Parts: sequence; C-alpha cells; structure tokens
Amino acid sequence: MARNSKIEGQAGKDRQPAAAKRILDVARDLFYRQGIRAIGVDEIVRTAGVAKPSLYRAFSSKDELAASYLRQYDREFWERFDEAVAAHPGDPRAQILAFLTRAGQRTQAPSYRGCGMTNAAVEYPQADHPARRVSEDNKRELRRRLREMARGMGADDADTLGDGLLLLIEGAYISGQLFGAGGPARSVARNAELLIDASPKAGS
Amino acid sequence: MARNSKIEGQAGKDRQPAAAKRILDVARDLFYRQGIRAIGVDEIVRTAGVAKPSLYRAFSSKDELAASYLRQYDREFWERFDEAVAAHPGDPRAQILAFLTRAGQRTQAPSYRGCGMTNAAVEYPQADHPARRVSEDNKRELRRRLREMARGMGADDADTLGDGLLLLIEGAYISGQLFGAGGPARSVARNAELLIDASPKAGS
DNA sequence: AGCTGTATGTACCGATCGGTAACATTGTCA
DNA sequence: TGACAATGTTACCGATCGGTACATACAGCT
Repeated sequence: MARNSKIEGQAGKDRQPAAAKRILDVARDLFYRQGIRAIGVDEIVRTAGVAKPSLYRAFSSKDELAASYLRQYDREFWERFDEAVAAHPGDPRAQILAFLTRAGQRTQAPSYRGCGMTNAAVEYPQADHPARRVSEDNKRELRRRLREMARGMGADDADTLGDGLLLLIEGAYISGQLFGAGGPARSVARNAELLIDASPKAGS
Repeated sequence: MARNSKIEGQAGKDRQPAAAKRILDVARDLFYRQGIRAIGVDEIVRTAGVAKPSLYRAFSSKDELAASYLRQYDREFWERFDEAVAAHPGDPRAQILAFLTRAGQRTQAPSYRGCGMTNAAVEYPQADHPARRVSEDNKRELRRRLREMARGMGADDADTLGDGLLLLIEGAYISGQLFGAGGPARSVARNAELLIDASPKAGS
C-alpha cells in the first residue's frame, strides 16, 4: 500500500522490485534461525506474502537465494569486524579483542544461532554449492586478516596465533548455539587475550 | 552370500538382527559424510541393500535412526578421549594435549567432515530433536570433563581454561571441514598448549 | 482513451519425502 | 516336520520438495 518510492532514488529506475527485498528479508530470517535445508521455498513465499514465481524471477534457484542471503551476511559480518578495527587504529590486539567481546556478547542472546556461513558450510559439504562458496571465501579472508593482525602484534609465529584466534572464534560460534547463554562462548575474549599474551613475541 | 555366523557368539542369541546393523553402518557413513537432512531413507536402504520395512522394524523413525548413529558416535568419541587419558595417568595437561594432537591429525584427512554431533546440532536447532539431544548431552559432558581437567592442572580459573579448550576443540572440528588439509585445525594442539601454559596457576 | 512493459498472482508439474499395509520367502532350531 | 523369527517384495499413502506455464493487474506514456 502507498507508494514506497519516497526514498531510494528520485530517478525512475527503482532497482530491485519490492517482492525481491521482502523475499530476501524473510529468507534471511528463516534460513538463519532454522537452517537452509529445513526451510522450503513455499514457506518463504508464504511468510513473505508473495507468489512463488516472484521468488524465481529474482533468484534463479533456492540455492542462489541461499547464496544471496549469505552474501548479505558476509557484508554485515565485515561491517562489524571493521567497526572493531576502526575503534582501535594501529592496535590489532585491541581490535580483535573488541571484536571478540562483542561477538561473545552476541552469543549469549536467546536468538543466537551461530554464524550463518559456518552453519551453511556444515549443511552443504559439497565444494561446488553456491552457498558454500560464499562461506569458504569469507572464512579464507577471515583467516588472512587474523594472521595479518597477529603479525601486527609482533608474534613470532603469526600464522599459528592467527589460526588459534580463528579456532576460538569458530568455537564460539558453534558452542554459542550448542550451549546458549552461560556457555563457553562467553569467555572467548578472555581466552583470546590469554592466547595472544602467551604467544612468543620478537621483542621479548 | 555364504554364512556370516562364523564369529559373533555361539549361543543362539544373536542380538540385533543383521539388517539393522547394515542399516546403521550405512546410515553412519552417509549421515556423517553428507549430513542427516541431505540423506533420505530410500537412499539408505538402497545402499544397504535391504528393504525399507527392515529399517522401520529396527528404528521407529528416521530421527531415531539418526539418534542411534549419534549414540554410536558418542561411544567412539569417548573411547578416543579415554584412550588419551589412559596414556598419561595423573597428567591432565598431557592427556588433553595427546587427545588434541590426534584430533588435529584427523582433521587433515581428506574424508574429514567434522564432529558428527556438532554437525547434527547445526542441522537440528530445535531442542527436542532426538539427534540434538544426544549431541547436547555429549557436549555438556565434554565441557564438564575439560573443566575438571583444567582444575587438575591447577588453573586458578579452571572454568575459563576448560571452556577455552572446548572453544579450540569445536573450532578445530569446524575449520577442519571448512579448510581441509592445511587449515587452522592443524595447530589446535599447539594453541591449546600455549593457552594452558598462559593460564594463571595457584602455585606460581 | 489505448498501448506497452513490468510486476505480481493462480494453478499446476513430476519427483521425492518419511512412513506403512499386506503378504511372500527364507533360514534356524526343536 | 513344524514353528518361529527375520527379511524381502510390492504397492501404496499424503505431504512436501523445487520449479514453471500462463493469466492478470497496473503503472507511465502518447
């Protein structure tokens, strides 16, 4: 109802029809909370209040819709990550601890269901699945960034420290959804701190 | 073909009919490699070379078959765990490092697909699902044992150290299947060692 | 008004899902 | 030989799966 073109470009070109956005919003919510395989396209279109062909006009397949969901998830992930980085310029130790403090807090929320990309990779072990591709790319980049930050911290074996931080992060994502509030994910920042300070540095 | 009763008990009582074992063996393999939701009961009975009613005579539902698979997985998990414990009596630090060294090696195998119980928990977020119940029980007990071992190591904050080890373990399971050989899981034992030695102890 | 293009909806497809009923066959032991 | 337990065979169920051909609504433009 009503025209929704008040924002988003005065030019006639309103890219991305309304239905597509509704579908992606709903898919994101259902996929994250219940899993991609657990949700059928019928449930998505029913919840979004749109017709099924609207889904297939905007997305070539359910797998592609899942990949789109994860691409959005990926963007938001890096926003959170870069926010923590920007808060502590030139101090990678403080950067990663800020990120992990926030991440650890999020794992305690009742609605927490882990990392959407990690979960998707578990649901789709096949290397060529569109959803898994997005997840793998994200994790590879995260690993690269963490190793880079470990280098910035002056660690002798930066790759090992960076990988250790990645293990803690993935562990937090998983045990957050396994244990809920009060689970081990709560202490991810503290353990990362211990691990960082325990890693041999050149200047010591 | 041929009689397969040469081993396995001379007494008349051959508990658990042959078909049930075949089904569970096949289900274990397929569920672990491809995921529970990804495998249909038809594929299981076809691969096992049995008739579908044989599955439902031995297991009340697919969910119960999945739970049975995980109960077996759970037993084998604790066998591996207790083996590492038994190898270093009275030395919890060596115990957990032995376990993690082995676990880290397993994550590098091409067929590695993570922890079956962790994966099942991701596939079934609903708390009342039979498969998830088995997984949650296993993880809770693992957490308890790790905290207990951390206490045995003399850590001031044994709960935090135990939880840190759990995060590393879960992280290794997940990144093992995400990155394959050469991934961060390779360094899980080394990082656990650093974390343990970094944790404040009463006697120091 | 009339045309045109875009966005959306109705109704349907074959395949597969988990699960079952009824009955035939086999092998083992007494 | 007869009885019994285990397994196989066949055929089926309703529900849901991902996906599509086709009709309709509605805007802007002339």
